[in-house]
Order: sequence, then C-alpha cells, then structure tokens
Amino acid sequence: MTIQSLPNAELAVMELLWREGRLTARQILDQLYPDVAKPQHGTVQRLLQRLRAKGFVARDRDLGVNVFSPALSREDYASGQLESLANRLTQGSLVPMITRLVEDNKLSQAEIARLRRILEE
Amino acid sequence: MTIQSLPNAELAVMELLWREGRLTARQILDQLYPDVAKPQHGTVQRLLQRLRAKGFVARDRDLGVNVFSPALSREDYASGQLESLANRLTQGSLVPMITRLVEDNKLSQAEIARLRRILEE
DNA sequence: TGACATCTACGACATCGTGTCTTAACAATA
DNA sequence: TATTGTTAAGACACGATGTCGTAGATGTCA
Repeated sequence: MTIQSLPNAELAVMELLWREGRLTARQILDQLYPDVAKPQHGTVQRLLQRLRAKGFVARDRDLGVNVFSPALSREDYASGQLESLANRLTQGSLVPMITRLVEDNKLSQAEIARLRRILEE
Repeated sequence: MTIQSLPNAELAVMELLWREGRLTARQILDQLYPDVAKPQHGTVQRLLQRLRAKGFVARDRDLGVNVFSPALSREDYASGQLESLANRLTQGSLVPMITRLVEDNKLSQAEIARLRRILEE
C-alpha cells in the first residue's frame, strides 16, 4: 500500500495544516484565498472532504466548529512519495537516483555531510 | 526547469525503450498490446508523438521506418523526479525524507552501505 | 505500373481527476 | 424570529489521458 500523491490544491491545504497544526475551514479559506471576494467556502470544504476520504486529514467536531489537522506528517508523506518513486522507477532502490544526483553535483557538500551522518548507525 | 512527470501509458513506453534501446513503433505495439486484436497503431503513435513533444524520445527516420530511442536515461528521469519531489515538499533537501526512511527501517543494510559508499568523495 | 500492405500523422472522442461554484440544510447567536 | 456562519453535497468546466478511426505517404511485390 503506497501513499497516493496529492494534486496541487489539496497539497496547498496540507501545507497550511502542516505549518499551523490545527485549523478551521474558515481559517484555511482566509489563508488560501486572501484577496478573492467570491465565497470559496464550498471549494475548501470539498478539498477537506477529499483529503479526509484519502486519510490525510483528521476532523475534530467536538467544538461547535470543525477543526482539521493533518493525519500524516509532512515527513511521512514525503518519504512515502520517495518510496513509491523508487518502486516505480528503480526497483525500489535509491542508489541509482542518488548516484546521479552526486555525479551531477546537485547535492551540496553540506547536504552530503548531513546524509552521511544520518547513515552512520 | 524541472523534469515533468509522465502518465502511466507514456511511462510504459519509456520502460520499453529504456530496456531495449531502439525500437520501431511496430515493435512497441507488439510488446505493449500483445493479445489485443484491434489495431492500436494510433495509440502508440500518439504516445510516441507526445513523448517526443515533451523531449523524452528521439526519432531516427533515416531508415524507411521511424526508429525511436530514449532522449533521457532512466537515471536522469528518476533523479529529476527526486529533485522535484524534494523541491515541492522539503525545501529541496533529501535529508528529511531519508531520515524518515532510516527511522522506519525502510532501508536495508546493503542499501545503506551502498549509499554510504556513494557519498564518500 | 498498379495493387496491396504498412507506416505515419492527426483529428475526434470518452473518461476521469481536479478545481470551482451553487445551493440547501443545519447550527448558533443576537 | 432574523441573521450570520458552517457544513454537506450536487453540478459543472476544464484539461489531461488513453483510445480509436481515418487519410495521406511510403514502400513492396506481382
């Protein structure tokens, strides 16, 4: 079971939730569509509903208003995407991808050093 | 300029080309739709045309027949996808993703050893 | 040369996902 | 009760994707 990948608008909602933690639909609306006059309530509700159906968002309706929070951390999502990328393209291995990045000097020295530290265990 | 990501059918064509190197449309057709009776010529042509428009496939029409080959290696594509993933989710850094994979024991010892070797330079 | 098969290019279309808007039911508060 | 805000769900436009059909170009063989 791989983590599915999210479309832009849904990812934008997740970005907000990852940054803020817990938000009401109203707060999300205000931040996602600050200048728009029209009522985008429905849009946000739809996005939240789809995210909830996909298991990315949890809802807390104890208070009068619904409060939404991430059901999955950014790191879990990102690493899940990385896994599925490797599965689709390189038989599950990160080696070919990272090899290429290193060869192309796409990784800074700092980044390489940090990766080395992580892998020392 | 990030490398865009390919839909399934187009990726399937790339898989073939990456594996075989150079193929004619007919060969691709036979391998992609082995059992289908109907003539899917058009489908394959369309896929190849779109892949060519995106710059993923090169065409050699010197012979009577068109011969298609990858204009981008699997490693380039994969590492490009990894880059854009990191840019979208973790400010361009691989560290958070790989950290999480290590914590979750998603990487084998062999994989970790190979990554370490790559990063020694 | 003419008939036939193959290859190529492109138009058309159904379907699905995504993003948006509208409306209506519901809840809360003044 | 009137008003405001919240939630839910239906409807739709648009684009991408995958498929098919057709017509022209090219080549082969009798």
